[in-house]
Amino acid sequence: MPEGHTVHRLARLQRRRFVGTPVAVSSPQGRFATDAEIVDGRVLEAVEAHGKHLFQVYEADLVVHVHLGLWGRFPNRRVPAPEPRGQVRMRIEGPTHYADLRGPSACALFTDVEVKALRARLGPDPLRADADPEEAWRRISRSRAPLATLLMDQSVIAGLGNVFRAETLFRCRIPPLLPGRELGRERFDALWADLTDMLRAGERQGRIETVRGPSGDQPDGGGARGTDHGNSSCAGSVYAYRRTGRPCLVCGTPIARTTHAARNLFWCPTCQA
DNA sequence: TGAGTATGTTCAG
DNA sequence: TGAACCTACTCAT
Repeated sequence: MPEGHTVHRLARLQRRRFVGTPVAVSSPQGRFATDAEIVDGRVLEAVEAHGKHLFQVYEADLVVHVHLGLWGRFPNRRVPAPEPRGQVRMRIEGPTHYADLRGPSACALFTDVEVKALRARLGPDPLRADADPEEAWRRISRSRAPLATLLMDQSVIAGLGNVFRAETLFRCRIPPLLPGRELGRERFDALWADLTDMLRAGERQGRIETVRGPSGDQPDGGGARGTDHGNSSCAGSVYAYRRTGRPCLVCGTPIARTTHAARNLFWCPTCQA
């Protein structure tokens, strides 16, 4: 689940539900206990997302940094909060809602300097108003690395993961192994626009739907829908992601899969020739 | 009940 | 490049 759109959606929800009031922060599991004590009872001032990173700002030098990694979950629910069950790294509780953080790859208290250092390593995030696509273009247009590698590199574009990589390369008809320097400005602009659209839709809907219907942007519910590939909760209707061997929704060619830099890569050999 | 799998990142070699 | 981190879910037995 957690690509950039998930984290931005989370930030928006937490802004609405926790910002501006004192919150109770604890670590039922214990691994965040010392830091939780420091922010417990303080007023949460802001919640920000950059790529897949979430920042809960209490003061300039009191920022809780969360990265969900592959398995992390941070569901927001209405109070009253029940007794924590299982491994809850952090619980945050406000007047109307609480949220239990489970399985994150990172959850730690950061200073302002640490936040800045981390963000300096991240490329522009299409979901942020301050994103500058020129930064991504500079990196891509000078690189010999394939687009499949560049799009997963958080210092090139922040917030993309494997699903969005597969889908944007398909929708833009780009061969995954095309070197960045051979992409060209026009195709880069189309790619950036497509990514922005998909991420925004994903943030709005809370899931990834990328198949365009015949009359616009509505998913058509075609061959990609269903539970037979077991990932309906993460990608509703998609063109390529985890559709290995199934016919391309556009041309019928079986979707191909390979392992690229230790990650699954999916594409249509005809549409993305 | 146990094996297999996954949308991510970091570090050692 | 591979291992480690660490969680929830699906599927086969």
